[in-house]
Amino acid sequence: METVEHDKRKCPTHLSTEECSKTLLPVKDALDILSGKWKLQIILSLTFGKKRFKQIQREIPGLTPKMLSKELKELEINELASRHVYDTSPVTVEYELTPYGKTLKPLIGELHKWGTKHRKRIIARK
Amino acid sequence: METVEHDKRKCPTHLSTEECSKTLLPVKDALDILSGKWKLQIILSLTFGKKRFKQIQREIPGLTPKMLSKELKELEINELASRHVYDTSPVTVEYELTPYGKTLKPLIGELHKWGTKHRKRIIARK
DNA sequence: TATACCACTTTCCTAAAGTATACCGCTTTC
DNA sequence: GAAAGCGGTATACTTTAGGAAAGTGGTATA
Repeated sequence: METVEHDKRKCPTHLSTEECSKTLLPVKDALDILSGKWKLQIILSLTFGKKRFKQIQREIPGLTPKMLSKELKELEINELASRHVYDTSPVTVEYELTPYGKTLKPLIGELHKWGTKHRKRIIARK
Repeated sequence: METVEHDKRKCPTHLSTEECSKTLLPVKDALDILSGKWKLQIILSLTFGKKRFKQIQREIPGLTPKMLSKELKELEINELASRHVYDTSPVTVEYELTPYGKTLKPLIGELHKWGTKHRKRIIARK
């Protein structure tokens, strides 16, 4: 088939589709964890220590229990946060960042660094 | 009101709501630019040089012209990519990353770094 | 006995993101 | 003169993210 030569002529990229997705997959994995409206706020809240469910909710305005519950489960599945249940009168539940969760800090730092410059730029242009 | 003392007892966080959103806003700005299904793939595609519309579309499987058009416009608005129209027979249009767009590289690098470790971890756990 | 707190879950809903398909005007190639 | 490539737009649809409100089971408090 001539489509093969054709593609070679029209797509002079040195990245094959496989190489490209190989580069992108980890980036997507990282974004899956950080994107969304609440995940980062929750992670940030937990960087300051153990927190209880209602305590996190109180700290983040607008966060509903449904969302908090969902996000915490995802953080748990990804082993970024851990859940500790204490056998008290009505159960006490505490959440905390795992050591692994703390490895996100440099990444969040980069996001913050770039975001800050970008924000300045946007404001300056207006 | 006693609710004030109450809140003080229950929320011993040293971050006020304003401080917190001050930290988060730039991070959100950065994520706005990077999250979504196609933005990063397009940026990555452009890190290897100028590209034409159809060329980008061919390189990224599943990307529809509507989405590509929308995303490129957003990249342009944010001054991360530039559009060059050449006055040829049927117009030729080229897109390229601006120098500013290239400042995203370290950030994407961090995403990639963390994402790679995370991916290994997930696979190891399964 | 009524009210309130804790840690959630359930149901229903809307808005935004993304997909599918067709089309436009223009030009070169078959 | 039909088909195909270019750089898109238009329309209609589905899917996903997220929100609002109520409820659950247990306990403690007034």
